[in-house]
Amino acid sequence: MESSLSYKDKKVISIGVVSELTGLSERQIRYYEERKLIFPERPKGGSRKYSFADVELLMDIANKIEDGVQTHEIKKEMSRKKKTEDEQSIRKKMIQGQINAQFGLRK
Amino acid sequence: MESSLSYKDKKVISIGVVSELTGLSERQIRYYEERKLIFPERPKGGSRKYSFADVELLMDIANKIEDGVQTHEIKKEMSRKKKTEDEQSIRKKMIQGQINAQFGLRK
DNA sequence: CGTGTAAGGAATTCTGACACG
DNA sequence: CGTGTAAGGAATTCTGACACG
Repeated sequence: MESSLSYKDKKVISIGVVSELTGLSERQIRYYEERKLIFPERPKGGSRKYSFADVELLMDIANKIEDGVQTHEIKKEMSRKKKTEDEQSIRKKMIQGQINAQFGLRK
Repeated sequence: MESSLSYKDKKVISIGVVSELTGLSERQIRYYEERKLIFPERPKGGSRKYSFADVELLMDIANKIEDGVQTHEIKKEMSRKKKTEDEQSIRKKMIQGQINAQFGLRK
């Protein structure tokens, strides 16, 4: 149940390629990081590394910006969504706990 | 049926990251390209870009080299495997053709 | 607020070559 | 054959700042 970090989540893409993939300028990409919307890895040397998931997220962000949504609002939306996901994750764990308690192996 | 080039096949990783991912030196990676075992993309600027599939292939190659197999042999193995895949692909297409001829929609 | 740009520096990558073997 | 390395150059990326608004 580790969902072993697939290729989609490996941070290996440099900003130049991300710029091509998303159509965003490097300036924009760095700015969204400054606003805490995106979190690239920073290996030795200081360069930024992004995942494909980051690229998708950046495209979502770009769409919202185009719709006039401010970075601050986008950040709030993101934390709302994350909260929902976390809660669902907890619910799933609790239900699984119940199942294990009722039907699981006992030593 | 286009199998739309997933993340695994997108050539977006630079040689430094590939080196870290595979444990191979950049020299080795470039040499295997010289021997036609691997084919990175070369965008403007001349830098090499690899996919996750390339990374996996490089690790296979590294294992064979360690076993004392020469690059020339590895290349032959690879073309043998590719040939088999191509033939299977053709067979599948032919069978599908038969199915379509017998049961497919006719105008 | 979000983005462009010029500035100077640091890190990355490239090629061709010499070396060992 | 496969790989290391020093060499010089070109392309990439980084940061902090000024600009517009």
